[in-house]
Amino acid sequence: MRFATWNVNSVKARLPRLLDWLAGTAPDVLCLQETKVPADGFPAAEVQALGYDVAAYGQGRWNGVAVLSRVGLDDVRLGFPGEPGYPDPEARAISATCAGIRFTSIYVPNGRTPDDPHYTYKLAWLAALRDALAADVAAGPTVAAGDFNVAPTDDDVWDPRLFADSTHVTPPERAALAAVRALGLRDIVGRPLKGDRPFTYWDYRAGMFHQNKGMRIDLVYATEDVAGAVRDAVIDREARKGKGPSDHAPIVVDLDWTAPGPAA
DNA sequence: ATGCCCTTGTAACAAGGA
Repeated sequence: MRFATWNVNSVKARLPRLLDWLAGTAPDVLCLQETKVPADGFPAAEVQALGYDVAAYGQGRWNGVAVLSRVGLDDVRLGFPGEPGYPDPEARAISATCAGIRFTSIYVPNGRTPDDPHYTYKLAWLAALRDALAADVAAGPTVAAGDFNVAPTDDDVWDPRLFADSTHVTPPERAALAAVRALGLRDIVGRPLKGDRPFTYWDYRAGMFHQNKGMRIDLVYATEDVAGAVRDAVIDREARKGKGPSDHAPIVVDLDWTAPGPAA
């Protein structure tokens, strides 16, 4: 089975590229972030025409997450228990069970600057996410995938000196991420198809992509049963090329996985 | 060449992204 995660930076602006990519890559499950549409604005018919069921959670111009699946889409949950708002709830997490794996598509708050209230919100959100994922991890095969807006190490930033005193690299953010992993989740790092660093995001400005000045902030965290079934994981930089791309590339994971059958 | 901000909402910018 093949699953993927992709911050598309507007599913409406990206729709032609998303449909081409779905047809070519054919993931069984896709976690989307930054769809930037309310649920009733999600282009469900176009995606269903390619064989996918859709669960979308959105709120308008910002945020928005979704899970697409062609191997079942059960027990959909919007957000998670104890999720903080800013101050109101935001569409940053959606969960569904597909082929016996509990997937959560995640869009962590940006944080803006370390002295901004949004940064405090980011840390609280990550702490609450950890608590919510603990139940999933205890229950069975789990994947938490998406845009975590944290670079786990200095090697995950093209020039860590330029990020001193910025969000995405601060020790509290990295500690919050480590606490999520400490639930028993493994970091499934995609292979870079060019260069030696597994970046998943490149700023639109100043030719950052063609200079490979990027960051690894999109992550796939998986329980041991799933991680042990990984045959390959790739960062699809082809999707970052050309006209009208997202500023993030998808991570595509191939598993040797047989979904549990119906109960006898 | 992969090629030098983008998206949405609302009215020429404002806000957010990372």
